[in-house]
Amino acid sequence: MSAATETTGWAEATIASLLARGHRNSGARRAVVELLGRQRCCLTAQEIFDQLRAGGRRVGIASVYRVLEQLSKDGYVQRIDIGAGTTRFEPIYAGGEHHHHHLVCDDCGKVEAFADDQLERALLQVEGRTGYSVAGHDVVLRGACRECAPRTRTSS
Amino acid sequence: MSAATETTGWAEATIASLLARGHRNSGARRAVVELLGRQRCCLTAQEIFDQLRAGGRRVGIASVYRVLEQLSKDGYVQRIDIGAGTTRFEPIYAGGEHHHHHLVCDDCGKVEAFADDQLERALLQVEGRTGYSVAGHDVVLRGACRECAPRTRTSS
DNA sequence: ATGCGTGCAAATGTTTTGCATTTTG
DNA sequence: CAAAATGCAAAACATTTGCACGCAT
Repeated sequence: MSAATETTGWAEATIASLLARGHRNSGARRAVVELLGRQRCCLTAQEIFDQLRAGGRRVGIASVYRVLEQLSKDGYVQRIDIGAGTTRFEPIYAGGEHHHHHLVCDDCGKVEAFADDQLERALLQVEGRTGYSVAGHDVVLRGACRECAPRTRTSS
Repeated sequence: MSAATETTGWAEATIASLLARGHRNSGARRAVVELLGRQRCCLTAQEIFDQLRAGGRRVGIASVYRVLEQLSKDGYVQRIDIGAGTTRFEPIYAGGEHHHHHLVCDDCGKVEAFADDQLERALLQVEGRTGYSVAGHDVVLRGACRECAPRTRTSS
């Protein structure tokens, strides 16, 4: 409720919410949540799995998917479909803090985050006109990044 | 070249462009292009495959993917990642005609199109600020549609 | 006839499911 | 101790690739 939605705060708040909902506080889930809370941008399930393993934690990739599915369904993480065949995940901060969208380089595959208030306002307005009860939105800009742009080939 | 970018026109123009590029005018590709040209909104590769088969055409799903890959690479169709694990495809009309984005019902899975000029303007502005050479963008609004919204359950 | 484009089948990669076992409350 | 979570392996999907053959040019 406070304005103190720190990078670390998300993981703690999420674990607390899960406990409050009657879930147990055990290994894999906590590990995934804490890892996500430490990240700056979106990760794939495989990346999460690899990092946990690299950190010595013995988890199954199925658990990673199960935790992500649950967190996503309950609104703690957002699924991001950059379009490379794998879904990415990132924390959703309370109060819309750190809300952002993504910029993908078609050439080198790099993913960056960006935020823009005017874009958010435009989205909010459209959302009101749709007739849907809009729960969230996703914006992906695709193109060539600063390094790749100069030598982008147009065809083939 | 004319302003006559009709629903039918896209398929014809696309086939013509392909011929001009030295490609052959043969079975599967033509079938996929014509089917896409007849559709109102985005389709999955599987849906395209099924519809072609249902229409008596003997195509392989690999060809469908190959054609879609080529059309997408050459800028004739757009890949859409709604986020359900499968990519969708739809025609890109010349001159940005019929440019739109998508509205997805989390409950029943329905996908609708919407367009909004102000949103496009906001996107254009952000795109200029990114430092990327932005080639395209994707916006997906997720929520509950008119039929599903009234009985949406908040949790589990 | 030449070779691009195709269909089929097998390979690849991602995500999900079944089940026995461990862990938490 | 009972129920929830987990890890592993297998299954289910989505997409890509290898290859021999057929069809436009």
